[in-house]
Amino acid sequence: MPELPEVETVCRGLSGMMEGQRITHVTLRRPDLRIPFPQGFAAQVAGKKVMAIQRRAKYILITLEDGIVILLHLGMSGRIFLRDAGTKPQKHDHVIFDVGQGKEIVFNDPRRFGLVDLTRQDAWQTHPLLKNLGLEPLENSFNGAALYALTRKRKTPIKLLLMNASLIVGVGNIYASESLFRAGISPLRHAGKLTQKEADGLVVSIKQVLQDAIKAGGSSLKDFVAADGETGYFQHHFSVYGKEGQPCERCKHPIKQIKQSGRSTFYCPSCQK
DNA sequence: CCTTGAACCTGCGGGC
DNA sequence: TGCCCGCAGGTTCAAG
Repeated sequence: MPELPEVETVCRGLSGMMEGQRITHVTLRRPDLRIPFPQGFAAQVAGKKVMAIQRRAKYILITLEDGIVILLHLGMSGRIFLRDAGTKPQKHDHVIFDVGQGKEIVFNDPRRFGLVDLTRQDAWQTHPLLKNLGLEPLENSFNGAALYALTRKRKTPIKLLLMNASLIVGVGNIYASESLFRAGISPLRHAGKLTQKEADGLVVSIKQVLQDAIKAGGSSLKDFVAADGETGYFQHHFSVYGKEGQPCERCKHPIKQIKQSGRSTFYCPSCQK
């Protein structure tokens, strides 16, 4: 489920319900996800107050009162949601945070590509999984000049460059296709062949596509609190993703599906050049 | 350095 | 109905 907009939505939901609250108890229902849970995880977290919740790339960082930071990643299939404390655990409920007021926050992840780790407030940026991350697409440092510079001398298809997290974070398989459609650029174009003007337009498209999706998720934030844990992701409108064979909304030409580095790409061969 | 492909794991839908 | 295959929103690692 999670691309950047979903992670952002989850972060906002968590902020609203956890900041200032105390994590009274933690239950780990298996020893690991993508990596082992840290030694003494429950002991380092239980009883502490949540000071802040923020996002870096698709990682969620939960800062506790003593400077310990919980690092969460949802992988491909992870979900976080709130429910009544003591609810019978469901399949793939791996971590349960008791947050008082009769509520618990659940991390459920069928495929277990997600992860949970610990770091410190003054050291998270040098955490092995975070230290090589690229630009945040919604920040001002990600602009036309920056993208243009990143693309120089690179032969890789622009879609793959957008998804390279050591250059730009948070643009996953769905929004890479959607952004390129909005910008009118073929996913197959060699990155190094983009003009400055195209880079400018692509940056605008990426920001718009992500912001629109966040807005859609934000409007269903109430659902985050609901028991089903859905965030409105599937209700969001896509122009090309998953639309193979359907008429392009701009020119009616059929949307095409191809594979790039093993991942599906969708685009309109007529209006994306 | 850059690029590609496999790997991690479960669930679902399609075809036979 | 059941089995096998391919596919799925992410990321890391090894190999070329």
